[in-house]
Amino acid sequence: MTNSGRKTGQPRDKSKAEPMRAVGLKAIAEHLGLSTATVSRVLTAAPAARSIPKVTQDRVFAAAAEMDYRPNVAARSLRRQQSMTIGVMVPEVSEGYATLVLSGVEERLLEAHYFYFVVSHHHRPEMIEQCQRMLLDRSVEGLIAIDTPLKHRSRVPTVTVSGHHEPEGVTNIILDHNRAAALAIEHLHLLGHTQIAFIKGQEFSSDTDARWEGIQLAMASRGLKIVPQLVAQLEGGAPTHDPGYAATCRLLATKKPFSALFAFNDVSAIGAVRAFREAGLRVPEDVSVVGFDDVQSAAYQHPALTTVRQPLHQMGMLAAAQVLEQIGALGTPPVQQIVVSPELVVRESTKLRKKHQGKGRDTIDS
Amino acid sequence: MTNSGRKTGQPRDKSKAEPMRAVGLKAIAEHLGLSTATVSRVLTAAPAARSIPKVTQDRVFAAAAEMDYRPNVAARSLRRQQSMTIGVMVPEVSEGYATLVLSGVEERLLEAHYFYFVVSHHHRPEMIEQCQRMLLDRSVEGLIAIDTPLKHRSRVPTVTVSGHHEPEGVTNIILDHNRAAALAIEHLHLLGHTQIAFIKGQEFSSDTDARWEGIQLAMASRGLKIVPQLVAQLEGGAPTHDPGYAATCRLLATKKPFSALFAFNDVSAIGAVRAFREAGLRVPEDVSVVGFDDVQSAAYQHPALTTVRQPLHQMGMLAAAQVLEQIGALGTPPVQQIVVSPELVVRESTKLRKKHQGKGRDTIDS
DNA sequence: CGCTTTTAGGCAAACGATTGCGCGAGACGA
DNA sequence: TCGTCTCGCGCAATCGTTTGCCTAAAAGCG
Repeated sequence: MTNSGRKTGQPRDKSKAEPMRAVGLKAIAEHLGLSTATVSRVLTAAPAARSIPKVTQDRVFAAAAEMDYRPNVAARSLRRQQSMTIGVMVPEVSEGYATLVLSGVEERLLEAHYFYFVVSHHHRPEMIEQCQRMLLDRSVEGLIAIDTPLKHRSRVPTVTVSGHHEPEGVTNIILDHNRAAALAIEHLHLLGHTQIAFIKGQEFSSDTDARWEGIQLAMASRGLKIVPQLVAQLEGGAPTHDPGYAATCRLLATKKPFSALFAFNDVSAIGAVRAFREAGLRVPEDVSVVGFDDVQSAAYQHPALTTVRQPLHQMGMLAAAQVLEQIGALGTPPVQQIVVSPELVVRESTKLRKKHQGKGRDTIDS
Repeated sequence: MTNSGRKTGQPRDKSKAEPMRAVGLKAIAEHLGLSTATVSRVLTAAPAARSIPKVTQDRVFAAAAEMDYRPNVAARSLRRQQSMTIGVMVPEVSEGYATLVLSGVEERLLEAHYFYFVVSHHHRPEMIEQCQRMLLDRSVEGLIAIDTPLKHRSRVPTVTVSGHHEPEGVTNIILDHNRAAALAIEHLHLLGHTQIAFIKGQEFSSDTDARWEGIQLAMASRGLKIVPQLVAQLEGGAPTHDPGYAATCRLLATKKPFSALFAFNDVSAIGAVRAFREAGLRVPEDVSVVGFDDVQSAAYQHPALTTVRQPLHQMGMLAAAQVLEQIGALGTPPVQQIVVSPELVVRESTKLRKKHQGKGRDTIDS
């Protein structure tokens, strides 16, 4: 009532009334009869605060709390030359791979009071270049690239998740693909499968080559042959089941017999299962299918998917931990590579090979 | 070869050699014999640049390009009092709902050269409070809350996606739940189903109530009764299929007959399908299942899931567009609500009800 | 020619926090 | 009593941009 200013068009927020700017160091300093320097030193626990008596410090803390002081990040960043932000590059923000890793990254970063920017490049090379630029322009202190091939390193610590052939100086968090392939192949082989088909990853996917090498090694070491016609590659960038479906159709079209399929990832494996079903083949009775990644829904497929689990969340955490390490410490020598282990998760989509014959191609109807 | 400096321990980046700080306005200004003021005005196309002749402007642009000038965001933010960043709150970064929305948000935001911080609160109320704090402390210019109940509004423009009972002043992007429910119920009813079971969302999920009301309305308007025993609620926070599986088991345990299930979302619907299968019931022959959201994998389930599609990506874009609008324009009055329309996607998990009897409970085998 | 504009751009004060340096006063040792 | 030290704190520069105000020359104009 005391204030008669109703001329202002916009009705003020009815809370207390805060016409003034946010409270800054200045405000606290004045309120306490101190200088901003002292207040700053106390609040940031600067070494120079040692010489400031406890009583004064308490007064400062009290005032800061009472006045609800919040430091201005822009000013702090400017002065300290650090943004407390790291940049994350992903192919796309969607279900699956990148997102799982991202959750690990987040968890670890927030602990350290770091925030992160996410940008997605949809596998377009010029975009990934641009993203790197944009993030640096935003003065991130570090970079995490998930399933993203980097051309050059940046001036900030960088770690890739599932990167391959990275420029030197960047740390790479990577799955042990040889072991992963060995696990899957061994599993199938022990079940009696010898004619195994494969779905390779898209060309742009960083894991594709490493995985394929692992497969070749594993097959060779068990004396199994890879039949060229039984190898299809995922095509198309969208992270949907379609490419897996299409690849499987191509596989079936070759008429080459096989009793098991090792897919590049769960998503394509699921597409494959559908293709088999539509071709009149039952999984796992006629053909066994092994996926990769162990995404949430793998366990809830019908049949539940046997798959090679990749500890994506953990990989994200490791990546974040690494950047933080490299940012924070002067001493930390950038590790070249951190290898994590896969784990075979046997569910329902794999089964002993039928004894009588291995073509798995006899039940086609309509 | 000309340079013999191999004493420095760390091999310099072999690019040109950049020992100095990043180039700033100052550097350009000196290089051109101008003042930083002029350079700034030209580069930012400030109104005052009108009086600067084209030749000078070109010199400035050329120099900036050549010297690879990148403005310092911290300094700019400090001065302009804007961060070009908006904050996004999500329950968690994982597959599904929030992520799909997020991708829409990203798309729209990047267009406007805005970046965003993501924080997840895992449905913990004190966390969501804290997240709001943290984001504001980071001086975001706007807030987007996805499936996140907000207690109070903030001092920045805020829009919620699937929020309900939001504090006034925040814009809400919401699905037309009445229509969504009507679509699903109508579909099932036309197929002859009258005994319909439901899985409600978790208590903390913002859509739960609105959806439920929509269901009640739709059922009533068709003269159908909701049987209390045929209503189960999702429990547990993890975004997995388990809660849906568990809820369905509870439903089955009541021994009340039903021929169709309308689940809260696809993820729980998939859990439900598994529960049915384990109970010896076939989907859709014995029981029809309708999901919600239309996540990627819905189409690749076996059977492919009939579901109510929510335009999540678009909702994200709308949310982003709204914040931007409210940030940028002085004139824009904050819209209260934007309603988007659901769409029924009929696939394989729903089917005409069996004629002879509707219990769907005769085929239980061990 | 004298006067008002426009042109062309510089000066310096913000923005808010951090930090090297300094300075007075009391404590303490010789 | 005279340094010397530590305590307790303030001064002021700095981070890099932006922007209100100013000046000085040139141009327009009657």
